[in-house]
Amino acid sequence: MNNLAIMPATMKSVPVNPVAAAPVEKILTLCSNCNLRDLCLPCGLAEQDMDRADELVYTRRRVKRGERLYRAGDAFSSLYSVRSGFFKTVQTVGDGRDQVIGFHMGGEIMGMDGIGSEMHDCDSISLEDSEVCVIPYARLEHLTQTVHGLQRQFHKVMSREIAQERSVMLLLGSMRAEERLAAFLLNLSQRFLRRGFSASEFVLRMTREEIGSYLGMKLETVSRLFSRFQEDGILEVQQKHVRIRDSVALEAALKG
Amino acid sequence: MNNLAIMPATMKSVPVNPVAAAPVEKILTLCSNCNLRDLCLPCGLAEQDMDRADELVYTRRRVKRGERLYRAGDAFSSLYSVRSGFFKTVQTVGDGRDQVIGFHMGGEIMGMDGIGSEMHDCDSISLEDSEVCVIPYARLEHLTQTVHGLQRQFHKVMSREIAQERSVMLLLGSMRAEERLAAFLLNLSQRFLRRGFSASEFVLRMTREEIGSYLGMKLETVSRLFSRFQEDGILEVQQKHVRIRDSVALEAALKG
DNA sequence: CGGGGATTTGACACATATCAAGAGCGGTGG
DNA sequence: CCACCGCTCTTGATATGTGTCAAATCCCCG
Repeated sequence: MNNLAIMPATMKSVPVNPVAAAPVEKILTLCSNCNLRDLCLPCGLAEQDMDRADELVYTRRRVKRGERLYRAGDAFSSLYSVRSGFFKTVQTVGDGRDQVIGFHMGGEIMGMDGIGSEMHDCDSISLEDSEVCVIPYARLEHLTQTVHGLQRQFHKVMSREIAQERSVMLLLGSMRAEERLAAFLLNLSQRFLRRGFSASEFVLRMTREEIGSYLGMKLETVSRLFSRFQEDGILEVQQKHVRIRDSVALEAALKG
Repeated sequence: MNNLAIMPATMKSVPVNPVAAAPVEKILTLCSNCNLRDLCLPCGLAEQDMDRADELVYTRRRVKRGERLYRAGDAFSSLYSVRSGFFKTVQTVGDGRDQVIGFHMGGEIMGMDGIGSEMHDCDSISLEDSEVCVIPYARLEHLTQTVHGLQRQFHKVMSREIAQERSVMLLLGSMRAEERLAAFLLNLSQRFLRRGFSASEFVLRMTREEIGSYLGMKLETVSRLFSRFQEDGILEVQQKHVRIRDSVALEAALKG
């Protein structure tokens, strides 16, 4: 993939007004032109709204594996949409205790937690070399004032984030370890599917420890469960490579 | 303790249809005139924006103890702000398994999970005779187009909901039962304080089972922990009445 | 090709769930 | 006004799922 993050020098002086942007450079960050547009913020916009949405993103940013996109305490100024790669977000509390609260792949928006307090309250760390679209929040606020469809879409994205986190609360509060892992794998599987990848065979970007942190269990428990699922013929696991052999049984495991 | 829920009798005759409301009645639903305005959606609005915000709410709705304000699957049309009383929201999954995912008191907004899917995905049930302000979402969307401060404020409210749920994920995923209950009580305490009630002495509106459901533990565990906190001189507990005798120790219990 | 983190697996400990019984409290009706 | 009924809460005994500690192996990255 082309390196979109390294902006040509000319871009540095891009005027706020998009109309003035040099066509050749600008086309690279057009939402209307992006293969993720139906998964991302502009999803479902009418054509004329989509054109306006092209004003959202002027820069992309590359984040090397292990690098932080932002960290807790950073001033909030932008949302980020995953353009390529894979991220985790980690919530930290005073004592050493911290927890993975989400994994994020193409088209998913990160940073919405920062709007309320005007600073980020978690770290976002890439799990592989990645690239994000930078969505300046001030610009988004401004655009949503006139682009009604975009406003509605943004509200939906935030609302879905709330609903998604509730389903994780449910998982953490009322499922056993085995059910949690099954739910996690099925969720990943569906997200890969929506992105045109195999739903039954994929590579985990995160470690057992990160999975455990997200699911509220220890890495040893995660490992044992992978082994058990494998013994039961539900999965084929080789390190980070996972193949779902019996998705019906996996769904049954989820239901307890 | 005074009971917020006892509203003047005149409130009972507020008509359902906003257009038909006589001015005398209308003044009763003005946000600018509400004692909860600094806790609720209009919090922090400039004066001229506050005047516009008065267009948000035309109706209130009374919800008797045990009644549902809305239920999972209902079409989404409005957000609700708690005017008086106390609610729980309950997420339900296919099998009988369900879980309390929040408790809501004066000034707090419910229903934001419904925007994304255009239907509610949890039940909202009042735990005592309550009243809510009905905020039609279409009206909110319309108003935020022109009232910039309100748009920003609404985004903040949604963002804080996300942040709040993350802190619950942290609680469920990485705290022991004792720490969870301590965190829960301290959170309640602070919310009561902000509303002008005592931070150290209050009446729980929910059962042990509901607390347990929210905190991801069984009611017996909740009960045992209350007893232990009492033995340790941290709390005084008599059924639903709780007095915090040693808030330092309670905070210490939270930190593990 | 070497080294260090990641993973697996086993033995054991412990926190919390489960099952069970009884007490307390509030609301209802006689 | 009192007695009863049902729900909530408390407490005990026991079961069990998951955590903890430890050691060996794997394998990826430099």
